[in-house]
Amino acid sequence: MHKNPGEKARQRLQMADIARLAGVSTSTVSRALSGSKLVNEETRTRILELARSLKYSINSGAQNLRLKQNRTVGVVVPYDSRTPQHLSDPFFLSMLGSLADALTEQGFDMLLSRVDAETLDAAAQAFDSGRVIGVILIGQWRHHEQLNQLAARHVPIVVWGAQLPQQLYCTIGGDNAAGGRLATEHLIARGRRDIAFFGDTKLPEVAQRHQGYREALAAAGMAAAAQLHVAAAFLPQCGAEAVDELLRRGVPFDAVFACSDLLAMTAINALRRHGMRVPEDVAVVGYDDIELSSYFHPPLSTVRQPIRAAGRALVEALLALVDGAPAVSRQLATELVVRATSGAGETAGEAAKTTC
Amino acid sequence: MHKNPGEKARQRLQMADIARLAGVSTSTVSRALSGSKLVNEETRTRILELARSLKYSINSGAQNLRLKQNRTVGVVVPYDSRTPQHLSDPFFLSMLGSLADALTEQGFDMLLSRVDAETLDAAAQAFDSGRVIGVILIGQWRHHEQLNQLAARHVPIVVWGAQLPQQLYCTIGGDNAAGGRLATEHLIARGRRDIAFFGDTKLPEVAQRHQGYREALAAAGMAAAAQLHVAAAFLPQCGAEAVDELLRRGVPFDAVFACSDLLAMTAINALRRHGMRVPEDVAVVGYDDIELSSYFHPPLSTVRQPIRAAGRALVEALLALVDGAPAVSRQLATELVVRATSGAGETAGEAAKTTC
DNA sequence: CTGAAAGCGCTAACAC
DNA sequence: GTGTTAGCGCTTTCAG
Repeated sequence: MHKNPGEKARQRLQMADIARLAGVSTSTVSRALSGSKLVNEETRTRILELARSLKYSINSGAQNLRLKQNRTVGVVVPYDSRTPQHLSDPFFLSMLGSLADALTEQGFDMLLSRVDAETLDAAAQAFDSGRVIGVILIGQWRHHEQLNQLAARHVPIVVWGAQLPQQLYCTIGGDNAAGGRLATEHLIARGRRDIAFFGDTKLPEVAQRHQGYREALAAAGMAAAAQLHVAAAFLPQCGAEAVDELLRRGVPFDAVFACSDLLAMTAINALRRHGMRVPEDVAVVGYDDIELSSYFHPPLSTVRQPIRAAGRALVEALLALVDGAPAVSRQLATELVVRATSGAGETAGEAAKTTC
Repeated sequence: MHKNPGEKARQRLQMADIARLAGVSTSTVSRALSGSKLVNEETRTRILELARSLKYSINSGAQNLRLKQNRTVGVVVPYDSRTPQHLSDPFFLSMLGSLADALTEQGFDMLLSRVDAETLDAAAQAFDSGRVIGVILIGQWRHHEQLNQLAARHVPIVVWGAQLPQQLYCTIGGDNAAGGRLATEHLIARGRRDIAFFGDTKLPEVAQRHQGYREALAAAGMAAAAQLHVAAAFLPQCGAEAVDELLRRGVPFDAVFACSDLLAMTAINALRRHGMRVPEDVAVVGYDDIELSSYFHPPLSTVRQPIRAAGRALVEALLALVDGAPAVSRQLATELVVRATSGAGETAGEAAKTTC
């Protein structure tokens, strides 16, 4: 089985065939196909016709080799080999969709690979071997150093994540500090005082959200109690465990700011199981605004990350890098979406107007 | 801007450079890198060392051209140009993740493209131009004819969808009839009599689920009332609209079988808004078992599609096709997951045991 | 306007 | 063991 996978067994049509059939040389076919005006109008249409009817398509491998060009971008989603999770995080998956759309818009192909987060070097492999002109990496995690090394090697790479000091690579990310501030200010405005924070600050993005959280508390003359911080990972069930942990500690709390919507949802379920009402007893705000947040019950208040814009910004930044421009990082504005889990706010999911 | 995107501006390392540095010919380097035993042990390690330290990686474009091989598979997610929806359906997105994992496992790269569903021919373009050895298409929709034409042209293609009569192409799909039967039998067993069906039977997969639905009803001595069928599309808000439609018709109903989890969730929200309790007044069963279904409140009863297995099966089928094997379609077993929206059943989302 | 010829980076006979 | 040579399918001078 798969003795020689990928062998081009069937004899494929190539330019020489078209040339023979049209009674011209391959040069002429090449010119005709590339729309050169150096070829007779009549000859060109004849060749074009022939090629179309035979569904001939230029071999892009050969073309790229000859032209030293390439219109493929690598997209890498690292995975953690210790927590053998598959690619399933809804936010990352949406980002993938957004990137696919943005790249298609720009006429680029997308080569998707999963890479062990411990050996991010592998992400550069597609670049080193000339398959892609650069790499977009979704998920910075804690690999700042490795990413810096890639950038130092001049691998064109753009990362979705937080902007860090001494960073050589280019990042595009949501404004995490502002996001954290927004969520916390909102909860404070709703009269909450003991706001728990769910998220692992070892991750740069979470650390910045936590900073925004602290700033908002400070501005309201409150301090961030360490007791109210649970270092929940980005795995769904961790929301429930974080709630258990909080209860175990016996700290009173009347609100939760969770660093992902999934975390928020599982936390809410856990709270309910413990007999607490959301938002009456505990207000909850999530992060990301994944599509399902508006369908959750009660609809989830959350900080929206601009996924659509993110895809476009990532692609734009990468193309600039490839063009030789310096790596300029950007933060995209985040936005608070107030729904039901944080108190008042609209209850019905905002429906689009497309007909069913 | 982007004057020449994808131009290999920087002079890249190539085999000749390694050869010169190692004081041998390119043939020797080529042999060393491919692990040929025709090269001196000592020379080989020297070359390997050199290549590694310089992060040299064989140009796979040139290699593929020369070897007439290729280890890239195209994955196509069609979009409907009339409903300008972006790639966001959670089920398709998960499938993408599953495919990425399966392909990575097999050592294949994945080239992702979005294609207008009206011109599926474009899906073959990556094949015709030799970029991919075959195509996996997620979402059969109503393009049976176009798919048959592709298969007739001998484009190696595997489609996620329903098996249809007179089908030339290979499909892998869930057992939709069984899925429909499972859901409906379950609702009947729960004592429901007026079971609404939400889904557009113009789509083959939905049609088969509807057939299973009718079979289950018939087996219980009941008939499928046309009044209870709403042709809801696979857009989230359609669940709510379907409920409205049902109410407008004034048909009594005590259960809903929705053809996607998203549909089920938005339907449940709509039912609640109309003052109906789920599952007390109306039991609901969804389809797909996307991850969030277990976090929904109440946790959603649904028919699970085996995503993990699906990815592997699609890849396996494609590789077989490429190897010249005949296209043999498969149906994957579906499974009823009873949670809370259909009556009794566990309430807590089944938690994994990974630590947070 | 068109064709012949060289060569993109690599591999595989075929020599030595 | 290793180097020389001839292409893989295409584009592009350079001649006509």
